Amino acid sequence: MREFSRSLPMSLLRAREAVMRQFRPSLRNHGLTEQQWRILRALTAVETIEVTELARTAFLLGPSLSRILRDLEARQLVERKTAEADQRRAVVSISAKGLKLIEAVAPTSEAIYAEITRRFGARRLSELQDMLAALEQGLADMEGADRDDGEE
Amino acid sequence: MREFSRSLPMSLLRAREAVMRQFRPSLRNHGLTEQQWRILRALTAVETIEVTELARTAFLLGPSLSRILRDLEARQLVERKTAEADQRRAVVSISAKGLKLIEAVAPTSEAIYAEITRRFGARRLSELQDMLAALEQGLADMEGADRDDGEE
DNA sequence: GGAAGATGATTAACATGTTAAGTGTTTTTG
DNA sequence: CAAAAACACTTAACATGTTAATCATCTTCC
Repeated sequence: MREFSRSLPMSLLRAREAVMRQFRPSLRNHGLTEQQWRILRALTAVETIEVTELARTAFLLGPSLSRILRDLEARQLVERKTAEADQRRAVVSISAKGLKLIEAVAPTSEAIYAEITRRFGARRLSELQDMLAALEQGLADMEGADRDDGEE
Repeated sequence: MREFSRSLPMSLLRAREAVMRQFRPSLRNHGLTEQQWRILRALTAVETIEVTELARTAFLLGPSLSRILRDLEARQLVERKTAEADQRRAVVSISAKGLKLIEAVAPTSEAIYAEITRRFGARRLSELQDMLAALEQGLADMEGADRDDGEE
């Protein structure tokens, strides 16, 4: 079998961890987790957004997002209200306090990202991202066959 | 600020999720999580291994590994005993039952990996892994500066 | 228009990620 | 050699990942 530590999932996991390790201390200094930061960042790009769409954008599962939104709302970093047309849906937006927090974290975050880009090379980084997108795209329709025993 | 969904961390996260989504159903059919599988796989490459070294190999934090080893030991998939020379250390090995489980999962796992390789291209996959390793390597010594306010 | 089904969101339950604290053991060092 | 420091591992506490179940609302369809 393939040398385990050289498998694609492990390579991706280690690379991502190497990157995130750079950002976590700064986020932590501002009382934010990586996922909370993703949500706030996603909210800055829109006026309002529905929860389901936010989950897709921030790449979080529904249950995780539910919990985090509850906390962010309690900390008054985001605002939430139910849609008028459809009482099932909730629309979320970032608050003034949330925006201020973003502005406080952004400079450090940008500096770290710039340093990563400098070390790896902007062109190479772009190539890497293209390959990652192609990989994701290539597997998009591969779900179907749950190829295994013990299946109903 | 950079379009959030195109950031490197998000690209890595999405790519990894696209890959792991292929494997999870099969592992699940055998009652294994991704992390448990990593540990068993790492154990097949050695006779015995100390816990700290296993954490490094399987890329898990100590506390996670502690919990998982407790469960795997209870399920008799691994064996553990304290080292004679140093009572602090524990050495872990995979059991016969664990090996049998590996053998049951491996064919499906290999088939999935082969399909991913086929779709993306073996050469391209190799290039991607090289880039990921270079990225990881390039950031290895970048920790130092916790560049941010609110720091002691 | 009302029951059945679909949909958006939350809750539940369990596993892992993450940091800090705790517990023995071993090594260092004065 | 005994106290202090270092070390290997575990436990604790809280946040998120993951799947299943639940709840309320909305849509379909007879």
